[in-house]
Amino acid sequence: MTDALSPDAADDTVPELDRDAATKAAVLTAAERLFAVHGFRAVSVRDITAEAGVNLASVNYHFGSKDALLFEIFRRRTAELNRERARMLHEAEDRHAGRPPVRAILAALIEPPLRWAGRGERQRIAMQFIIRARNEGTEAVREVIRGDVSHLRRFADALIAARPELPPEEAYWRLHFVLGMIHNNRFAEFDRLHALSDGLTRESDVEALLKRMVDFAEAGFLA
Amino acid sequence: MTDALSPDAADDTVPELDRDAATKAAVLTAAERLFAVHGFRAVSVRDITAEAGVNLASVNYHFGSKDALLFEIFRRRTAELNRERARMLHEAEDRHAGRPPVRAILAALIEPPLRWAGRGERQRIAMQFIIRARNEGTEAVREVIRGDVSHLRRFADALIAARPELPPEEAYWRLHFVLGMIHNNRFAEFDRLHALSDGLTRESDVEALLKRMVDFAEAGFLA
DNA sequence: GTCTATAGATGGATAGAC
DNA sequence: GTCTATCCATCTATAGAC
Repeated sequence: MTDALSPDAADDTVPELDRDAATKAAVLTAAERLFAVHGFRAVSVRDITAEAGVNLASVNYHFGSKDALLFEIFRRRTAELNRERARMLHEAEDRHAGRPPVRAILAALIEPPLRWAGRGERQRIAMQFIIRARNEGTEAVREVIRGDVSHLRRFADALIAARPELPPEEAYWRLHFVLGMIHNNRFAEFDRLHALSDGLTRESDVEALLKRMVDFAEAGFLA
Repeated sequence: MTDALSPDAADDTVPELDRDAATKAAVLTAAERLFAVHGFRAVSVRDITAEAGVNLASVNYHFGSKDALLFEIFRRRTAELNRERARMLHEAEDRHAGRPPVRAILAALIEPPLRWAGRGERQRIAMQFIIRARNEGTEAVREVIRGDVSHLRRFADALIAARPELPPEEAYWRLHFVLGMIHNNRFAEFDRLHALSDGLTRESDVEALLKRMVDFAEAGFLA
């Protein structure tokens, strides 16, 4: 990418670091996009380095392995997404004296991934990457998903507090249903729905979709 | 598997055919189980033939390729599943003079896959296979999913007829949400929910889960 | 740190004897 | 139809020169 830098870069460490970081970033961007579009196993390290315009060996040099690269991207993105969700939940708690209504809790869970899917190219890719990694990822990714229940815990607790008369077991199941709704928002599923509805559904209208999802989930939760 | 058959099988075609069919069946069974548990790309033809106790070449001989084998299993299982769903919908229509209520339509959609997941080992495997193939399958599988909207059409039409005052667009989206709930019923997700709820949720109780899902979906639909 | 060349392993598919 | 042996493509990972 940035081959010609300075006439004499040997004694200059700052461009070295810049270049290092630039290579890493290029690999991350290319890998995320390719994984998101084609899936993890269908993409080779060669595909990634070719698209990034860097050397074949850089993936192993910077990340250790292809698996570790996937893991690193997944870790970053999910952390980012869950931070947004946690912030929204926190804000809702502030607004409602620590006891937000079901609708606000569900919105905190649903809104970030949905906005990502509808925002700029970068975040749409990021969201599709997360969904694909969840479905097709390595055993390490699956292990993280299985184990990382801590960020869901707050949502579960909030939901249970918002519906104290509902058996907790029921709240957990309904949370599971809502997560299913969220994770089903994939390109292929949208295409299918588009075909089924004869073009009536438009997933690009994020605001409308968001309202629909929250309405549906809230009704299910208040049943 | 069945090596020693008859002392002289050369002039006997029936055992030949039996053996042929037995080999095919053994490959189908082994492939379905391995794909369901480990995913399509993680399983090699060698793994399949080893588990089936047949020769390495039989996959290509009987099915043409590994991709074609996956496709064949997927085709059979989805046809089987969708037949059950269509039958339930049909029965509901008979019971309600052609206009079944939302709940009966949703039950026809949800009950077959859920009962499979909770019934015998064979059907549990079959259901996990379908879900995995949907997520990780080949392009051919994805193409089928994308194109095969015919069996969903009846459900969409029935739902629209059951809620004539609801804009069809809305009905399509809600159908999409329900499908998301259904396809999220994977081993890994159950495990996660189990951990989150501290063992409170038990997916083995199919009847209870079925009621919960239909309750949730119905409430969302009637909102 | 980059890059080329290559090791080392695996997998899908097939030819050819039986 | 079965089965062994093997071809050939592909991939990850790394050694070693620069």
